[in-house]
Amino acid sequence: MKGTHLGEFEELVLLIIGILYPDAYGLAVRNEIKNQTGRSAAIGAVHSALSRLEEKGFLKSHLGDSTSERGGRRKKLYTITAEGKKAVAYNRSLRNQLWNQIPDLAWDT
Amino acid sequence: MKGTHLGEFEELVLLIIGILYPDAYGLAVRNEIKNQTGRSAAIGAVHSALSRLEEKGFLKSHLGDSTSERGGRRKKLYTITAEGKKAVAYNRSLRNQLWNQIPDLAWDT
DNA sequence: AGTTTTTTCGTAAATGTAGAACATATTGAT
DNA sequence: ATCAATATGTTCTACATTTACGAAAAAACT
Repeated sequence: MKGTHLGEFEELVLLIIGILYPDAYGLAVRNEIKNQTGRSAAIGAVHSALSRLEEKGFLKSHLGDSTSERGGRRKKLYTITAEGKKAVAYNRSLRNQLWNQIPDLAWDT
Repeated sequence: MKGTHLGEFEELVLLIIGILYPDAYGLAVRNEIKNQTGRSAAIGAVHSALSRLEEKGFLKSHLGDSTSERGGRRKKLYTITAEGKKAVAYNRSLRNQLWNQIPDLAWDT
């Protein structure tokens, strides 16, 4: 299913990137996931999701300024593409649609 | 992450089970996925998701009547458990919450 | 050079995909 | 009645993709 669907974690990362705009990069994403959900994602997991999302065309990236005051490597900043927006919106509307078709009885088990 | 999260396909199957209540079983799930999303899932894919969801405690199953009118093996009917309901509801509210925090600018890329 | 910050890389486990093989029930022929 | 043929569903097996973890490498500052 390569590139055809948005995995569970990928979708979460995509939403977080939106929230963090325009300062979204690996570590910040990890921290925001922790803040928003309490979930402790490994940094490697975050970066592999970011890479896959970029490959799929849902994100694009550029390097941050090198003239900052702190030490350390340059940040790789991510933003959502039109494709990414479309994918997130589709998932959202599909789930709402499905949710609304579930009869109340289905929950009474 | 065993059992801790609901995969993308697993969540879809869980919602479909709700819609199909009380006649949800493997083949019906496959057909309904096709109807609702246009997605062609293999029957094996559906059953493996169902098994995992039952292992995780999100679904429970029982065998249908043997006195059916057509030939064929008995259906294994699935319903959502309280745990399953909780998981679906959590995912839904979390995503809405995240979605609402995304600034409009984030889409303007 | 030493320290800090961030990404890249390698490996393992969980989830997703696919369809053939197997099982079970009805139907129809003999 | 019994047996093959047919219809309906689930299990089994194999492999691809996604998720998880953390050590190592890279790049920027002092």
